[in-house]
Amino acid sequence: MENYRGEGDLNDIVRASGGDPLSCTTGQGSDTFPTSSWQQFPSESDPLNFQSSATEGHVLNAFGDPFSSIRDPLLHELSSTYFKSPNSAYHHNRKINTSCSPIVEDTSSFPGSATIVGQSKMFEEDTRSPCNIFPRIQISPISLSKLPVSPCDSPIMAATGVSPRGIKVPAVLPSDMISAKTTSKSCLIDNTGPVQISSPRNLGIKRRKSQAKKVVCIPAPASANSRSSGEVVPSDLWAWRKYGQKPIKGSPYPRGYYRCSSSKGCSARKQVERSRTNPNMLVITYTSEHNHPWPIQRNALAGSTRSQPSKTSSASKINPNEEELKESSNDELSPTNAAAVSSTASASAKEESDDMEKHPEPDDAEFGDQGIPQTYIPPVSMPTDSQQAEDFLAELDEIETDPLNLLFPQGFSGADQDEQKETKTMDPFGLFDWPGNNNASF
DNA sequence: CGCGTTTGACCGGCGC
DNA sequence: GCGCCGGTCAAACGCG
Repeated sequence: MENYRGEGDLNDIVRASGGDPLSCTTGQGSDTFPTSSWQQFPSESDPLNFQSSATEGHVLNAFGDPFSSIRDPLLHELSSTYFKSPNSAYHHNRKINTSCSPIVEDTSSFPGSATIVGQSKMFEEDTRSPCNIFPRIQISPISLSKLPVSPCDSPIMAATGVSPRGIKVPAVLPSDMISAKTTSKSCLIDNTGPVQISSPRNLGIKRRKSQAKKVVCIPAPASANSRSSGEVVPSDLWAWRKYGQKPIKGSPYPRGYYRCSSSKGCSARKQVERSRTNPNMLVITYTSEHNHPWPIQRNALAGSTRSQPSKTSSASKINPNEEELKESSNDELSPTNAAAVSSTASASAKEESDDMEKHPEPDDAEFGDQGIPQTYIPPVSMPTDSQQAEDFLAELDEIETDPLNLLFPQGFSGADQDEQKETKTMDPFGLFDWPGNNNASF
């Protein structure tokens, strides 16, 4: 286990496969991530090496819901927060800002922001966009069974290994993230076992063993937004309440424990920690599902974490839309930014759950046969022209929709396949009610 | 006053 | 069986 922790720890996720995994890390010593560094998502050989290459083939996805695909609520969270759309009806009062507010200058190019786009396009966008703080987030829903090696090194994702001891499984990183093909893996995680989440001290926790666990790796927000403790926590649509923090052995960075405060009784939790190897990367592990729709208003229960009060203090009086826009312009990504983010951000998420096996994710379909990494990387960039739009839709088609169910058992995912092509279906709450979505602009 | 954060203690699982 | 470690609880405190 120790090995697992030490080497295979989530922190390692960021580790670049070849030696220095995250290249993303690199050059960037700064808080912000240069677009270039995140733009590229991992090529087969080196997922971590964003700087280099990969301009094609892989579809990036915006920072989405870790549990599900792009449509996933989390996605929305991210989308909303990081990728806010001007039109979005969704707004929240959350004062928390992630530090990184990428500033996207070019808003025009992304109509739909959080949508999926061809990767190449994304890169284009990336390069253009100035702010790439949350560059690409990759979500990789992967079934555990498919993940052979732990991606400790993968910058993007991590394995479920998040909980050290509990998880015998595997770290499941998408092979690509892990660079399955890659060689470097200093840390191998045993993924042969069933997924186990460390057992909590109470029953409630035990139930979680069978629950899905997702790990998302995203660039850490700029320190500016960091909390007093120095910890940076990206905001999302859900309200999270911190209930604990613990130093993690082998990591200089503490891990924060958050539970959903958007709704009482919601068992959703997340763990946030910085990557040991790549301080610029934030590893977020989501555990359990939200048992409620995401809040229309972020602080419905007053919950969001408080941070950077001054920034949004004045916003509260602004009408929702304006407020949101304001936030977007300030701390969070505007739709445009969102697009930028999606294009630039690279994050990967992985989900661990029994369900995964039962419901094969698209990754197989999309990548398995192609020899491409199995990591599911939803495409996320905004199409700039009709052709791209078509491609985009085509890709959407391939995206799995079921994951949404994970988050919304109550049911959102229900959109039928045909409709899924419409972004609208993907946005039950109108989060993506952006210009591009409703119109057949793409 | 309500909510969130902080922080130390406690509990349970796992490895040795 | 023991110790280590992660995850959670809960009291104290701060902020708006």
